Amino acid sequence: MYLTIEKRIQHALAEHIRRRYELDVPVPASRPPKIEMGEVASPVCFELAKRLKRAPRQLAQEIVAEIAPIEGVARWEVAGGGYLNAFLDRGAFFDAVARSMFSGAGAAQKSAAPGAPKTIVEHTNINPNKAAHIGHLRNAALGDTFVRLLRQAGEIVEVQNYIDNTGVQVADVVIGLLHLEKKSPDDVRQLAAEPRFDFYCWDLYARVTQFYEEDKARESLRAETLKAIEEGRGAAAKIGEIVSDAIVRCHLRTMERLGVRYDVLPRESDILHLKFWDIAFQQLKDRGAIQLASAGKNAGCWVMPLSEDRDATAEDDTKIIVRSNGTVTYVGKDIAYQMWKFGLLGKDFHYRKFQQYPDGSIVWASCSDGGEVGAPPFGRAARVYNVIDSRQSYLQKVVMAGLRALGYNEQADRSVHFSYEMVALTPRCAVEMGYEIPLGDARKPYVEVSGRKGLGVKADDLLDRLESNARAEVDKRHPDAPEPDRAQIAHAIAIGALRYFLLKYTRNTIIAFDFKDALSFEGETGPYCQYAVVRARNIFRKYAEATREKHFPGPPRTLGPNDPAIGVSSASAGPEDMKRFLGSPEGNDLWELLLLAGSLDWHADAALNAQEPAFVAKFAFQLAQAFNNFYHKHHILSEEDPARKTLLLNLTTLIMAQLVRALDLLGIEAPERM
RNA sequence: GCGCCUGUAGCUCAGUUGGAUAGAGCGCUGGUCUCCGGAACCAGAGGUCGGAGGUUCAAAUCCUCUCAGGCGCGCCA
Repeated sequence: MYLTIEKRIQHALAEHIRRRYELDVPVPASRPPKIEMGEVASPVCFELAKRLKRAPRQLAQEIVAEIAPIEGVARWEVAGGGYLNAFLDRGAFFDAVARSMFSGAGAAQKSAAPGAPKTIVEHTNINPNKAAHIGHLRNAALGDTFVRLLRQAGEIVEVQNYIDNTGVQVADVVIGLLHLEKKSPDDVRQLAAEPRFDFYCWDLYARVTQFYEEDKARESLRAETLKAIEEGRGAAAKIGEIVSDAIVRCHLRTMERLGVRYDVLPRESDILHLKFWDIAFQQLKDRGAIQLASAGKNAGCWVMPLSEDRDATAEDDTKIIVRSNGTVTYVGKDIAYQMWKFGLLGKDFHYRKFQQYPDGSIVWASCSDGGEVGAPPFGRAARVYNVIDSRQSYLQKVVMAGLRALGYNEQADRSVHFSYEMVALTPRCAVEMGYEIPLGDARKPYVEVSGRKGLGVKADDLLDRLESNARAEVDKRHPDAPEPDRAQIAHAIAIGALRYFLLKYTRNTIIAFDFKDALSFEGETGPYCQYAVVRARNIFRKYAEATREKHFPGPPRTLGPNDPAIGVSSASAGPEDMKRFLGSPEGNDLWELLLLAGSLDWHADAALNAQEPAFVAKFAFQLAQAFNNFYHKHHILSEEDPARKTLLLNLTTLIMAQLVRALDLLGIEAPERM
């Protein structure tokens, strides 16, 4: 709601200035430092003063005197050297927020018109050769939250999880199974059916790394195996398929634990078999985007020049796309994949149902032939976000440069590398995990996770620990609650703690992981935010018990007869009461709380623009904190003045609803009790 | 060597397009509770925003230089 009003004010000011002074200036808006100074401010007069060569304060006074009334704005003030400060109509704001609660949550308004532009978000992308670790969790949490933000804003979103099932990482585990464990494809099939097959592979993968280190000659095995897998030949290919398929199912299960889902799993093997690359290669050659290097160190390779000036045949500024032995590099495949996402390949995968979620929705996987009917039209996006850690920004740049070289500038402009920093371990945590830290690294602030070495905190292990810790607390507080309820609550708390922890840092902050912080349920954490909601619910539960009414009474007068009576009522808090309780200065505290609750749209918008889910996390915490303070200061149920009591209850309802909505954007559920 | 990122309180981090007195959590010290459940609330101490110049009415934010740390730069992915 705050966003709506802020925009309205900016628009009105811009309009007024254009008409009155015949000037087109951008109108910035901000929050005054104190609530006594109003709710929306604009320093526009400073800019105006420069252009008109007049005193800013004088201009501000002139504007305040002349501007037409704006809906929702009660009055103006001039402050400081020439700030325009708007004071909102507090009662009207309350009603507006309340009304927005019932208007379909402001979501999915843009109906899925045929041909409406679609946004693809690609995230998770874990190599299917081992268990997921905390770094992967950050990727998924960021991607999933961003998807929620987009959908809330009415975008049509397709979630892709790319499966690199023919890469070296899978090959390594295949080598482990074949040469270290001496397993046949049938043995592997049995193994893969075990519940924690991904954990088994985690250890095996680390052993294979050692296996190479003991004798470098063994690395030739890797090249052979990789080739066999790519071409789909022999036991290696068979095992590779069993492994990657089983591990992907493990990953989906892990991600489902934290509420992360996908629409489609494009698999690298299908990109190869369907010869996506051939088409991309042809286009790249036709348009001169890549050249065959005839001499120099890259002789025999197809390379893409990256510098602007073409004459610079500087080898340093080119990227090899096709090796001299004719095989495609990773970037090459990625260009083809990115082209497919935009529907630029003129070719599509076949699709089969890979798995069904409990609610009936389906994850599809690509396949090379046949396929099943009923698959939605995947790909052909208008905009693409790739959630990939920042270490790969160079490669992402190459992919975008590839699109441009092909003449797809528009698509390149609409390709976003949604980058984020890695999750590392604090040295203490690494030691705790049983790893020896090289002397030189002891004083470093963090130690990088390495799947290759088996160094990392596995996602399911962390989730298990979170759940058992939460469970212990729940058992303490609700010894009499039925077992399934307690399990459900503990799960919600665990996920709340984990997702909040992963989302509260901005994207380019390296998270130095430590169990102490990640397992905390106090302070700036998910459970703190959830607890605020539970407190609000308790008030209504108690209230219902006392009044023996199921809900807080009555549909509110201002909301129309059809609104669900979940709480808001202005039945006994009319405009005069609003003024009395929310008015300045006595009502400033309550008003500030209401204002904050009504600012979710503003923060969600900022989060979307900056592609920064952390903004929503910060907002949720702020609101929870403000509510806890309010809860402590006002004892609602024992309030004597019935009108005031109604207002406090209404306020509580609004805050609760907004907080639940904010948490939902973060993928965090607010339990009934905890 | 080149490119990108980071440097804000003891620690971990916020600070959207430059805006009014730089914030939070943790930790520390001291308080609050005959309760709508302490996963809580309040108060206090604690900051030359790495450093130096510059642009501007206005700089933690923009520019230049500089110091420190990280990441990337492969016929790996």
